[in-house]
Amino acid sequence: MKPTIYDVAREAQVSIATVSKVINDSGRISDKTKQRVIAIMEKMKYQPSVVASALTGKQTFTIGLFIPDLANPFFAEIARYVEDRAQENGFSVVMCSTDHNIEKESKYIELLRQKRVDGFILASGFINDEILKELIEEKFPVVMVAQDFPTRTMDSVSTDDFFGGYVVGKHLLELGHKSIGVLAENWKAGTLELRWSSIERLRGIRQAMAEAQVPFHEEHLVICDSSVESGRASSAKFFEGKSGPTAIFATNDVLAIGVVQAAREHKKKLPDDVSIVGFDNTLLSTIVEPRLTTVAHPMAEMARKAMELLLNRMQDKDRMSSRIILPPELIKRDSTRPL
Amino acid sequence: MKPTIYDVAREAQVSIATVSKVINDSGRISDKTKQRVIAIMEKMKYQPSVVASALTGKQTFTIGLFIPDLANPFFAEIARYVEDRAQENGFSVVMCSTDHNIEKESKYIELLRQKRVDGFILASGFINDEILKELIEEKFPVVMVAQDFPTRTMDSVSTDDFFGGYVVGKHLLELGHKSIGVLAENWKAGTLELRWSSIERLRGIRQAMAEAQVPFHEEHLVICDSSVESGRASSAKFFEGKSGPTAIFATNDVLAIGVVQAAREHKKKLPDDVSIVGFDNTLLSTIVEPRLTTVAHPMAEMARKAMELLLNRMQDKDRMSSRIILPPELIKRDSTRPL
DNA sequence: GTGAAAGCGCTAACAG
DNA sequence: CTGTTAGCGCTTTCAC
Repeated sequence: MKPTIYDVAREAQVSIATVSKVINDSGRISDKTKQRVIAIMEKMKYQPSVVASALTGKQTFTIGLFIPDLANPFFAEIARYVEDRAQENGFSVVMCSTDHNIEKESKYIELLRQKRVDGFILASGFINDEILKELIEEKFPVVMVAQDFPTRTMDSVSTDDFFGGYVVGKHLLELGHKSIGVLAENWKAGTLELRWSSIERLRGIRQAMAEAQVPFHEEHLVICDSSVESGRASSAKFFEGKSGPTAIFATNDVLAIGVVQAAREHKKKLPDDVSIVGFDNTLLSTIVEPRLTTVAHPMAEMARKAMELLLNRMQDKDRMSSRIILPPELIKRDSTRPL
Repeated sequence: MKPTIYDVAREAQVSIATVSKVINDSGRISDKTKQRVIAIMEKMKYQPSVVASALTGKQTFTIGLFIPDLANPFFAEIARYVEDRAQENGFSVVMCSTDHNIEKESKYIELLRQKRVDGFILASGFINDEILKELIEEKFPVVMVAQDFPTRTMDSVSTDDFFGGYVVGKHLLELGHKSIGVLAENWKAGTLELRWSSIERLRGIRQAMAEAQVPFHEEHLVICDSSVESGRASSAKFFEGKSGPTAIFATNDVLAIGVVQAAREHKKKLPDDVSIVGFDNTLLSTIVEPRLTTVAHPMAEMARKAMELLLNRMQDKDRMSSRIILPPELIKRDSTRPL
């Protein structure tokens, strides 16, 4: 059996209180007994039980990370960074893939609360506003990441999507493009309603175009589901007529890859005939041919800030919430070219 | 505050023992009080504390999943499947990215054992044989997945790499290729020592060639690090002379993508001039142009079996260990063509 | 059927 | 400085 605090107390000829004190480096104990106890603990390979200490009101040093799907490289990357930051602070992260499924979300939340995790990081679309509200009202530590959710006041850190779209516009304009198409992602498969990030990205590129006095043609906006296949099918429209756009901004890399495939099917030469830019700077963007010009999220910084916010929130549930918005960066690669 | 077992006991006018019994559906209680207690629990939104019950010797219903890196699509996919199976059985999974780093492994193991997780699933290369040995000796529930480790007897489920390589060979041979190159992955960056899976895959293709009486030229075996870049650089060798192979088997998709890039740099037409096949059937293989012929692991089944083994092991630490080897499947796409 | 009571391993006053 | 003691929320005999 694993040794308990009693075992080391007996070995060290002290009380369990003393041992507890050296474990937590609290209270006052002579350096001598402290050293002795430490030595004994090492000798016995004693590991304090997080379970027991959690029961006495301490933390479990575990957080839940909610994302839609680990198999999506964008979210996997977020998960990776969050895990690193958590680990650094002594926290474990339990993965919760929600598949954008409202019931899975609730179940996970419930389960993890039974396990007394210390907080949640939500990188999922988090559809269940009801539960979110409950969490916030109970002052349960929660931070939203990579997903702005303007309807609730809570801690969050996200990318400046508007600025990202704006920068893409600037880039394309500088390259001389005057006819620009946008392939944007809907909120939910099958609908025509854009998701928040796409709305912002679109607004950004529009702004850039407006500033340059280049008109945006509404028929050059196409909305589709978030998959390569949907992107491919939906963007065919851009290549059919002869008056198609000379540049296309897809609001994420997955869609952009669909555009690349469609362009190729329509015998377009890339990037000569048409420039394409994506968003997210996922692994995929370096794999497609041509390598995608795209917008990179400040992933590392986002994860760091998110963990920071969560830690702060955990120690002071009443602090004011902050909404942090970080600027993304345009990564120029081979899929864009001067007109 | 969250209600405790005392709160519901008081409400229901019974003892906490009784409540405990209805929670665990153990002991004997009249149906009447049982229903009453259940009703009260629901009314109060009572959730038993996993922490407290874990302290009394019950499980924590949490497992640790070790993988080298979540940002690698192959491992992300494994993680996804494992998470699903775990969730199904009421378990949470905490992610442990080890980066093939022996110290990170140890730290995570230690941390999770302090947290009294119920078991580990190891999909990481798991370098630290020392700790592995300790775990096994202590009869701590552990199963290895997607990674055969023939030096220890333990529960494991993996892909039949030999058969995978064999099938690739058959396919290429059927297509008429007689000159086949292999790009294989080393165990650790910079070395020339193959990792176990690559050894097996190589052995498989060799076997197929031997059976067909097609010689394998040793200079057609190239060993490199596991990255697109290394694959690209190392495979240049295949395209330089004029007597290069007409087909190349890369022992994983990442390498295969490197090969595709190198081929393109050398003005080879794909798949006309050279056929390429990968391994793993990651997301990437459908993104490259041409879409990669590759070998798919029975991911879903692997994860299911792994969870099954772990569950079994948890309830009987002394059962005989089983090593399960599942057959992979060749996925024919556009990167291979008859000679 | 039901409940009293003794822990599980640890923390946090509170005495000494 | 160090030890005693009362919990934390739940499980599990063992009486009644």
